[in-house]
Amino acid sequence: MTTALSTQPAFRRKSLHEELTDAIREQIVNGDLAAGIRVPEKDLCTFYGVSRTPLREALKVLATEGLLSLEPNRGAWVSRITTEDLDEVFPVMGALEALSGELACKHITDDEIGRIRVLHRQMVKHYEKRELAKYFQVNQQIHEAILEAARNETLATQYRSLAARVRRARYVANMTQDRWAQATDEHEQIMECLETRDGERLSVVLKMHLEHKLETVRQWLIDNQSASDA
Amino acid sequence: MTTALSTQPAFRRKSLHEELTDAIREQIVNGDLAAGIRVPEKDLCTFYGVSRTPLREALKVLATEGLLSLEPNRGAWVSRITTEDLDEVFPVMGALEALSGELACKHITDDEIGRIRVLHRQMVKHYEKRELAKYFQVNQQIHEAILEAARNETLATQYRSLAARVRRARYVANMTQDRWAQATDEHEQIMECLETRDGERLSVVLKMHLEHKLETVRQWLIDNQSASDA
DNA sequence: ATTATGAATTATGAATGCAGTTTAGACAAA
DNA sequence: TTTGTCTAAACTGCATTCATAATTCATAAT
Repeated sequence: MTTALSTQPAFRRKSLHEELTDAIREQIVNGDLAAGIRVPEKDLCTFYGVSRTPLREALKVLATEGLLSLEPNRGAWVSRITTEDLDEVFPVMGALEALSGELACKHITDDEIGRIRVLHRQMVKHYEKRELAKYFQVNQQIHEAILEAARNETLATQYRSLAARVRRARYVANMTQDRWAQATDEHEQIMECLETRDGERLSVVLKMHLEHKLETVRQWLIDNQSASDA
Repeated sequence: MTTALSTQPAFRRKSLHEELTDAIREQIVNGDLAAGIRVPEKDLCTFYGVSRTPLREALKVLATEGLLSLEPNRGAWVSRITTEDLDEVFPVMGALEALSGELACKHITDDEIGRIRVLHRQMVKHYEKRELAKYFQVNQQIHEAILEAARNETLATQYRSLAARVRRARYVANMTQDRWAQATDEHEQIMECLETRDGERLSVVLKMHLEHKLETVRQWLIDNQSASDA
């Protein structure tokens, strides 16, 4: 059997449990569902207007992604992020991001570099105007573009999964001026590496970039936790 | 409230879907459920003597782990491994294993090194007697021990998930004598790195070790696929 | 007041049932 | 032989129902 068409269906309708998974994931990552709170099935069912069966399937998936924790007969919680978690997750993200830089330099097209350069300029403008939210958004797009240029879906999936787990800590909210300047400078270096396709250096820069980010997030978490304890 | 007993339950009964997830994962990784075949819910239900509800929850989890692929209204398939998959997965595993080596050297105790040394000697004996299955088993124990010494559950989870996906290609089954000798030699180097706690070198050695493994697996897959096509 | 006990309530775990979709097979037409 | 159409069977998606475990709250005891 030979055919010109791929065996993989181009479009497939999403089923309910899949949509639920995406929706709840979004709620968790956005902080609509705060870390640590209980998530009774019934509440989510009435909120989304669905029965428990597809919802439970979604919960199981989110638990394997690490966003929820499930205890038998006791229900679901939104996973808490501790500094210990961060210290675990960031090194792994660092390794993955370093690899993404290395691979990106191998595969990236001039066109893609151009588009990232455009994003980079936007980001710098947002930095100069001190538009934090917009800065953060473009920042994420840049990292996403590099990840795409790496041409490795497995890598991208793993990275995104970890990123979702820590994104809930809205570290940008309290970036100091110094840290912000440093981050922007690091992004300048990232840009240089891409343009010269220096994968080795890029992986080092990205890893360092992430290490610095860890420090910011850590600080945010410490401040935030002691605040919520009080 | 003070009590002599821990608040954390020492044993928590696994729920059915959890047991199912583990059991089916095992079946897939072992090859009992061959790559590419359809997995009708009903068949698994009668096999395990359970209803569809917990089974479906298990399938959703295994799909997010990448062992199954689900298509709406069309059921579940055991994911096929292609050479393209391998070329994606192995670099990611390489990055993670390199990190595990680096971290292991930071945290490993003398005691742990001793135990790995014992495993290593066993492995070499199996090599000398050409006991492939036993060699493979101890080999895995060594890599698992290094992963544990890294003291990073996130890293371990991610790595194991990827390892499960490729383990189905029973690459050892056709390791050439040359390749086998090389692998054993590389393990000698791994041992040295651990004993001198040379994390930098260990990460390089592990990465290379894995790259060589990729070649073996690739070859096995090519041979095996063309055989199954005929 | 504090702690312990037990029934009532509530939540989760799992099985069943029904609706909608896909697949397989029979048969007809090109 | 190949292609298209139709019908029956099989399968999946989801809601509902039943069973069981956990939690709450009222009550009693210290």
